[in-house]
Amino acid sequence: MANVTLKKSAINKRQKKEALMNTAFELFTSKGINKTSISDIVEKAGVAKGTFYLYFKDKYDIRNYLISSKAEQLFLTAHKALDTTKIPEIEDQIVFIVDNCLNQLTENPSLLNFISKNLSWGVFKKALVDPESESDMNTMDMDELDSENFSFYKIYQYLINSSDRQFKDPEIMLFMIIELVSSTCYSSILYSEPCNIDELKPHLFKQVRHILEDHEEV
Amino acid sequence: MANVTLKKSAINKRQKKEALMNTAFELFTSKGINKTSISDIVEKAGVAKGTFYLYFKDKYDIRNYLISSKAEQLFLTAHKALDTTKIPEIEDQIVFIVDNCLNQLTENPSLLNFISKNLSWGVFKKALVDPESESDMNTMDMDELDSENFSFYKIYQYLINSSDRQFKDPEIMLFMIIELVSSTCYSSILYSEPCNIDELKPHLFKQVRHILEDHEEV
Amino acid sequence: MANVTLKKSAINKRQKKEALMNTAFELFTSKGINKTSISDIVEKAGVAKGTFYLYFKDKYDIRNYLISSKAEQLFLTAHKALDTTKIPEIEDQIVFIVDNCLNQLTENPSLLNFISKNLSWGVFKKALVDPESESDMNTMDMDELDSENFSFYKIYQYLINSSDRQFKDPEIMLFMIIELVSSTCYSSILYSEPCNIDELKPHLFKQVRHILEDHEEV
Amino acid sequence: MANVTLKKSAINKRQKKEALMNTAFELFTSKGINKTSISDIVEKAGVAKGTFYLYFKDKYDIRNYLISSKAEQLFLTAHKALDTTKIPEIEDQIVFIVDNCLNQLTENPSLLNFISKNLSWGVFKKALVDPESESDMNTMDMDELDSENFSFYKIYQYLINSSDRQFKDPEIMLFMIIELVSSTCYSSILYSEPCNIDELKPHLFKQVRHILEDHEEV
DNA sequence: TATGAATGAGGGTTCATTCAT
DNA sequence: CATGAATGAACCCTCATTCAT
Repeated sequence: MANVTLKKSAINKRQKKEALMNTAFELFTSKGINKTSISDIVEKAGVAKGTFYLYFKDKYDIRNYLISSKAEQLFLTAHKALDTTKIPEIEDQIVFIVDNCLNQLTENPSLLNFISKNLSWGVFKKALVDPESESDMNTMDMDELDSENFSFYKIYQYLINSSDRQFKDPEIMLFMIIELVSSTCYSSILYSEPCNIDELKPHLFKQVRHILEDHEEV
Repeated sequence: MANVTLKKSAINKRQKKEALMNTAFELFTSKGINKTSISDIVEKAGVAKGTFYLYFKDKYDIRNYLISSKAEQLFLTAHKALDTTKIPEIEDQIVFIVDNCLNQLTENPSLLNFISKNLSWGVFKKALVDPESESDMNTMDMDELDSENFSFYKIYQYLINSSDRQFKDPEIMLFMIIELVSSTCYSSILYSEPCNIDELKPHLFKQVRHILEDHEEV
Repeated sequence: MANVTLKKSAINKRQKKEALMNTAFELFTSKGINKTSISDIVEKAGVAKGTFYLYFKDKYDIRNYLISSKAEQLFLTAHKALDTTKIPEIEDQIVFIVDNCLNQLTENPSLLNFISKNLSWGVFKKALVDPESESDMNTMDMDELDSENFSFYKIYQYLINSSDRQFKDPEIMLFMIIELVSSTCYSSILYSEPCNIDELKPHLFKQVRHILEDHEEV
Repeated sequence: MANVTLKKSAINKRQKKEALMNTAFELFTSKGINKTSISDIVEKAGVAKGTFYLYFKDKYDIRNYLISSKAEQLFLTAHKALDTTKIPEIEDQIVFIVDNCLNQLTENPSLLNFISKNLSWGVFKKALVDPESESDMNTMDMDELDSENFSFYKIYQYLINSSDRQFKDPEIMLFMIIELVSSTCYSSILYSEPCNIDELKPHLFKQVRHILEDHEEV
């Protein structure tokens, strides 16, 4: 009894929030968001039901925190890997990042499944123009996401600027790359349809290079 | 006489089913699937609750019927329009179809919103390999869809074969086109992000041609 | 089509009623009465829903027909077997009938399961005093049953009268035998609890003889 | 302090659960289990529907709790009454308990009606071998019942062991007594069929003594 | 007689949210 | 901050029964 009390009080605020997010991620990826209830989350996380509402507005609120944080992590990991290389050309850098992200997602299909329908232009755009806004996300169809510190677009801008080449409509360029890659990798990685990811990669990389090429200012 | 009676009740049944589908489509596009209950559908359609279950297994069953039928309609309309032209080259034919579909979706954003997250490779593949299978769709995360008579893939094959040119991996080729177009058009048409659809089209068409080009057997 | 019509019209009234009863028995014994719906019965019997109501008032009506008919059959079979023997003494006759019934039920556990909770004094009494009455049976707790031609009590009376011995309170005597045997055989035959039926029989037969003994007028 | 709070809410919980059980018992005995809905129970008990599910899995769960608790109470009352007497012989003790139970049931016909079809060997056996097991009772045909603290079998063993006489197969012996008494008393007490309980008792007691006699090891 | 599409009341169950402790 | 018992609206789905054909 005293033991339980001690244990609980030892878990501080931050820890509780993280416990909830970790548990929610586990459940969202294993059962799907729709079939995961707040009761499921709090029970598995070992906190009381009321506690959930101290940190999150509802189920979609916690989902948004998760997507931002997972997507950010994905890109930052890829960018860190890029930093350890000395790849000079922008095309090769982008392809490297794409490849790295695909590898991460191949290793972690539940993450892919989770972010696949959300990691789209909405994420980037939102992070770019309005990183602090809060919206009512109480639906499944929303694709606008909060992202506390999402900084990938800055990384992208930095890459473009660091290059000694010029691109027009860099935003559209990024948009097309993101959409092409994220939508094709889903069925390829998860279901090997219409082919597995290793077969798909050459096609994908070729198209990525085409996109860059078509946007280059000569 | 008996024949007439049979016909009459069969027509009635068809009408009920269509009334339900029309109502469901309206509600799905206006409120979203998750926020639409079966009660909502039957109430608006003016039939009893039990009647719904005479025609559909559940909410996701009616959704699947809708997606199949709407997507089929979309492509058939585009193909019919193509037939009225005399476009000889396969690249131009494909671009024409893409353009026509984009125009239809621009005219009908609620349709776009409805099928955008479902009109993906799952639809085609399903129709292609297993048009009769029945799957348990009782979740939101499913992306495999029944499609009774879905025949777009056949049209596509016909176009490829009619051409005097050779393409390798035509399935992957189609896959990339479909995914690129469908994922980019969503935010472009609905939110003009990162640019409106008219701005996007040149980029899109150029990429579509690149994809064909890269698959051509010379 | 004409074929179907022919087939259906060829099944006459009696046949439909029997098809319904046979199907209902199958379903009642396999799924239980509560979990069997009228839809289940008519579907499996191959008749239309409305047809059910031409022959039976509701689910409990058909159940009662079944119990009467099955129980009657059980006892008549036992009595027929007795007739082929030349057992002279009433105790041995009764024990023979009990044994024969137990054997039938052991061979046919689903029948046992079906009648076990209904084959009690209610059945006999009802048949004895009021074989034609019709009661609202729309509950599970009812144990009063219609029995069109149920004649076991007459057989019993005949056996008692044919004997050259005298018994007082023959009705109570029969009552105790029936209740003892039917209630013990249920768990013994179906679950071998607290022992299997072969182990139980000696105990049972001894008690049956005791009951007769205690009622004999000396 | 915390202790007091805990106790208070625990008491509250116990009260809610008991309110539900009392209400359910009233409704089960007056309308029958099949015709009693959970809505009926919660409405009459004055709690919200969801509250029911905090304490019970479904209707059959609460039924099982009730049968266990009512049957336990019945036997414990009978045994307590026995303790106040100085009856030395085991036959007389058993007959006393049977008589006492019959008297309680005569006083309380709704209790009889409720437990009559369930107070069978299943109850005792279950309590005997596996008092903690949990089974899916979601059917009407179940006759295996949970019984948290059901201790009658222990009382019975104690009585047998305290006696200076020896009995073989005591389990079968008890089984036959229980089944004979419980199945006959139902129609006798509730419907005076084929005779009232006072007329039946001498017959019953005589048979009970016969059963003991036949199992005695001399 | 026989049909079977249509009904709609009513059942069981879930679960986000609140609030007294 | 944290709890978790209680809520009750809202959901899905079943199914006995009817009735126009």
